[in-house]
Amino acid sequence: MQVAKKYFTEGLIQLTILLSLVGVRVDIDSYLTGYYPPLTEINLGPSSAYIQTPFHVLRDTLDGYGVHPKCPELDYFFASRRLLDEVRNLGSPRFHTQLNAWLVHQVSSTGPSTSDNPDASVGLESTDNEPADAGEHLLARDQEVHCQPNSELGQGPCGAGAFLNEDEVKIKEEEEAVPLTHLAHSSTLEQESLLEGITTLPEPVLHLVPPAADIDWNNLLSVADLDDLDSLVTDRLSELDSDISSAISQDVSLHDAMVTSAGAFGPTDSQTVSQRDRNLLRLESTNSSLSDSLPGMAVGLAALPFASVCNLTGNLTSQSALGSCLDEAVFEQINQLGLGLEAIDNQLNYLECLDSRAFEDLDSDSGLSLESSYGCPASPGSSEMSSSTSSYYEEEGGATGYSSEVDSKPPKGILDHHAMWPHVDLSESVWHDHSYSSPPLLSMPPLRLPCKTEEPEEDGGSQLEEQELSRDELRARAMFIPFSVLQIVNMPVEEFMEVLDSHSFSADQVTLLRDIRRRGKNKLAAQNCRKRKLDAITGLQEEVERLQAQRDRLLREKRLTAKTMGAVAHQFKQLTRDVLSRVRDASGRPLNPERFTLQCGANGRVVVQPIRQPAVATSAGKKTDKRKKEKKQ
DNA sequence: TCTCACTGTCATTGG
DNA sequence: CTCCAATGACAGTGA
Repeated sequence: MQVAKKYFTEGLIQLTILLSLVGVRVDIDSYLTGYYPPLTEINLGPSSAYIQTPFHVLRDTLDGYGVHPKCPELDYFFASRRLLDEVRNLGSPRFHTQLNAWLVHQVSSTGPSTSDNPDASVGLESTDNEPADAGEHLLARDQEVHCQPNSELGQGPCGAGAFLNEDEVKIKEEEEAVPLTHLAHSSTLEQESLLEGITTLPEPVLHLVPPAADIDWNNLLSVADLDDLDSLVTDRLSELDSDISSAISQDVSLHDAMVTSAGAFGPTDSQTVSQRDRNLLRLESTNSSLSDSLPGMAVGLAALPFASVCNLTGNLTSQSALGSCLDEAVFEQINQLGLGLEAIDNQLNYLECLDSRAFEDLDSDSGLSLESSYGCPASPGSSEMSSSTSSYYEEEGGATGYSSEVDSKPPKGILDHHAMWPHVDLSESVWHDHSYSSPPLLSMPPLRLPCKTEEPEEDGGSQLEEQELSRDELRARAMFIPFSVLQIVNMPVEEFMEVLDSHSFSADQVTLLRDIRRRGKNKLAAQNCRKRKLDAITGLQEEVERLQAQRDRLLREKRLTAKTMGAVAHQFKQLTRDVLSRVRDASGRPLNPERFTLQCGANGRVVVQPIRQPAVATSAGKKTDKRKKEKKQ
């Protein structure tokens, strides 16, 4: 199967390359539509509720249910789909799609890649320096390249974002392209890490790029297998001379918009774009945090910087591999953003400068307050929240209002305490995490109370945990309950009662514990109930289809039987006429076939019988009359 | 802005 | 009476 898929993929790639060489657009899906999240989301994301709880794990494995779509068993499936979409995206006669094809080819030869593959980090590390060197070639002219091989860059999924944070502070007027190079490199690195087989990439794509910013396109496109695209790309550039905003305002995917704009400015627009790029770069550094949290801004703030980044990428590398890797890697950053909230914290200042509405949107998101804005006095939302007596208990909408006493009457300490959780609520706002804690919380220490001295740049592991805190988890921590939600929910009743008795909890704490347990149990029950309902619906639909098929089959049989019966009756009638024509009555005349018929007896004898008149008469008198008439005849 | 799917939560019921 | 599972209903959220 693996070999077959490999050859099939290679065949698709070759066919797609041929089609794109002649300018045939095979199939371009929307990037977001065709994008499948990295597998880490399956395990770490908020949408993995079905596999977070032991309940579903046991149910899916013990009760014979099929594998849930979000289960890790489908990792390979998603990877395959991802590769297939890569192939689909090759259809555009764009330069970088050729490289995509090449990358997919490499992947296909090395097996499916998953984002959580440990080799991905290796790929990051191994390729960390190589593109930086290429960037030096690209930008060596009067530009200070500070491509320090930052170890942090390749450590986390959001390494690119963190890297940008550091860079945007260092941006100088004459160094505008440098951070973009970093971005391109980081994106490339991430792309490479995702595609896993990047370590085997041959050199020409990056190393054939001339060191000057005004790259000769012919030289760039002198890659052996891309010569034919030379004229095609130049034509494409002239065609795509449109404004970036139009590319976004139109109904195109971000992917296409980026590429379009990348070609729009061309290599000669670097000067005019440079000033805008600087701003857009800052936007880009923050959009990764906004794109998930601010749906409304996803297009306005996210698409624009992406496109601009691709512009410079196209300017500097002439839509080389960096451009192809960048667009996808940026989206990877978006999806993996939640894994690195330090970037959010570092960029909150930019956020509040960009648009105060962003905070309002965030505040309304998920019904959770944006405690992160507490750390930003300049934010109007933060000032309101900090000045008012509102707590996240009051502001969190969640589902229906809570009847919990804790919600309506939080202890005094909580009001001060919840301000210690700036990132947590932001992450919930970003992810709309209705779920309870994920498996890592199972092994979480019972109580790890926060302290106000915690800095945003704490280790990513604790932030990961904090991101996945549910509201009940927050309440439990706020009430100093030394148990996680999962522990509270999953412990036996006896143990739970013992805990209530032995820990001398206050009334509020006991109420909260019982509420948490009740909600957790009910949440699982609701999930189970919905699953059963869906199964029932599916079963009924299948039964309906089965019965419809059976009905159709029976109707066909009925029609066939009727047809056969008609044919047999016709043959019998002809045979009867033939026989009767040969039979003579007492007077020597042939029998009338309309009045007589043949009757086959059980013993094989054939008897000539007069036909009974159809009116199997209701009255005996009529019968007798007819019989008399027949006798007369 | 509306619709829809998903999800969490509450209230209720029955075992 | 309490606990628990199941389920309908409701509301929030994001696509």
